[in-house]
Amino acid sequence: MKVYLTELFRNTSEKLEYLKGMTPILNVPNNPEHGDFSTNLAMLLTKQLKRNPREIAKEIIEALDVDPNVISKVEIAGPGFINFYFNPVFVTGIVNDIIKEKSNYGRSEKYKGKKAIVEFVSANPTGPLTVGHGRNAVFGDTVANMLEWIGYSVDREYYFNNAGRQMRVLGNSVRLRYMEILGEKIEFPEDHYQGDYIKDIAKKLVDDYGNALIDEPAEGKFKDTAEREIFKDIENTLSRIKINFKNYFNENSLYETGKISELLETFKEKDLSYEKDNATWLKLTELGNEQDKVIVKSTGEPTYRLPDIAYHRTKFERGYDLIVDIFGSDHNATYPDVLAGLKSLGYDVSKIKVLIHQFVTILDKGEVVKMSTRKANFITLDELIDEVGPDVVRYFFNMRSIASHLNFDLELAKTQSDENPVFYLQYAHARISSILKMTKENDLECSTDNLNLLTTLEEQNLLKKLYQFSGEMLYDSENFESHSIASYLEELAALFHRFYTQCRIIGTEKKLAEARIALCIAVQIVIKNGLTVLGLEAPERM
RNA sequence: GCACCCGUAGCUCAACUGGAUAGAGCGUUUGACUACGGAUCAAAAGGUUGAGGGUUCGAAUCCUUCCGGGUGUACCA
Repeated sequence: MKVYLTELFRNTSEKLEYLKGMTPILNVPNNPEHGDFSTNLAMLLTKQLKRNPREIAKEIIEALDVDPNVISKVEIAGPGFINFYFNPVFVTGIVNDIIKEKSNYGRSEKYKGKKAIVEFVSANPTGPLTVGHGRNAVFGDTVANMLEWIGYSVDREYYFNNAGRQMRVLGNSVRLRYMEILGEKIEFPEDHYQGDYIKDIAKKLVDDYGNALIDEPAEGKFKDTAEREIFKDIENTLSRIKINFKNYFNENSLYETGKISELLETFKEKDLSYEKDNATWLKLTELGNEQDKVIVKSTGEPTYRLPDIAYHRTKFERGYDLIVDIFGSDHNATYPDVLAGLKSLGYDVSKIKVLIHQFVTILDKGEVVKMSTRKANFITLDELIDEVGPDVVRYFFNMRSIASHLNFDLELAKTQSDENPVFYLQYAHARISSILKMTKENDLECSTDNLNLLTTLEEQNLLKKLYQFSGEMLYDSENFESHSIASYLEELAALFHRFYTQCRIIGTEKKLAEARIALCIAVQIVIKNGLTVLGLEAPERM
């Protein structure tokens, strides 16, 4: 529908000089009395033309070459909106398209041939994933799905650091628990990892090696085993919510392959860095930033900026057209330095999209639960999945805009999991499966020969909603707004349930019944495609 | 102090990116099948969009000043 209108306006711009180069903004009005599509074009032109908007609207409408088989009515409303009403018979045509394309319906090839990388989760292996990581994980994976849906070839990447202080502390935490199990008296420092999973890893080491590791340093077997076990755990958790990474990128490899020293060298050559107080500084003030930042400390150790810049440099070197980073809001101060560094090297940083999501606040009985991996008072993502199931977890994190803080009430999640909107969507899908089974038993087939019989309000509303799917998916994907897909599907499901209570299939005239079956199938396909992008199951029965 | 995000119905959140009467779910109240799945549908109540000022045909949305919450603000990652 929208495509038709855009085309219509383009053709009209020949007649009206002032329409040249204008692409009208076409909206679906909130109020159905305002038509199926609406544009504010005339109002935007008032200033330029210094004329009454309604007068301009009138002139535009007269110039439009409208096909009555497509559009049944065009009118001027309010201060100067132009409203379009589509011909009900034309609207039914969407069912054909959907049934023809099935699981490909709504895809776009706009970005075909382009390569994208989405980096997300990227939690260091110091403990199990928490509910907080869940939002990052689910959102990142959904973004990747959306990009694939509009044509990108997408790599999912997990960046981690298994060196540094955190990991030494982790190794030592395991070592101490190991000694403890062997009967040594130990002091367990407060800043060490308190979680029970540390004890489990220590126990495994006792089982496998007995007391042979007593003289082993914390950073040897202890750290290595902890890292391996924790990663196994993380991968396992992620796969439960259908997340699988193509790459795990180890920060350490940047040192091993010489990327770090290479980068330092480049900064030096290009005169982008300097030495001061024994440290190496990056000249960011020259790029308009507030202050220069240290990239190598006086101790000779790099700060996080250097490997981060080197890492992102590899993304450019690997030839990605779109580079997406999913971070929690605690990173909001760090990435600008990294971008500035890359920009100074001449990379096109507009290819990088940094998506910052706000934190998840966990509420238990109305109280905010402060979580920390070290203190082990967190709720793991695994526990949450156990409690409510993978689909509810995925849906919950996709329901909200990432810009807003998310309150997660544990009690509510547990007790009301049956009321979660995800079931509403899945129920619509399952219900259609059931209807199709039942109609088959009544010797009714799907037929698209008489779609023009679909004229009731409920049918027309449903059809128009189906028309919006492709555009919705493209827009949401380009703008990384997975929550809008969720809203769209909820609205579609609601329109379907309404249709279903008003319009019977079995017992009505055969031609109409078979057209309605076609409509049901179309709705089912669209729901399934939407659920698939969100990473959810589309069940045949519940 | 400074930077970024947020403040919308009792609660959790939307709002087509500046559009027409600000919408959903939960909760509350009231209805609907001898029915293809009641995990459904229909209806009611619920709002000074944190507050003030500005920009314009038009503001929850943009600008500005406050108020409140979150996250940062290192030669930690």
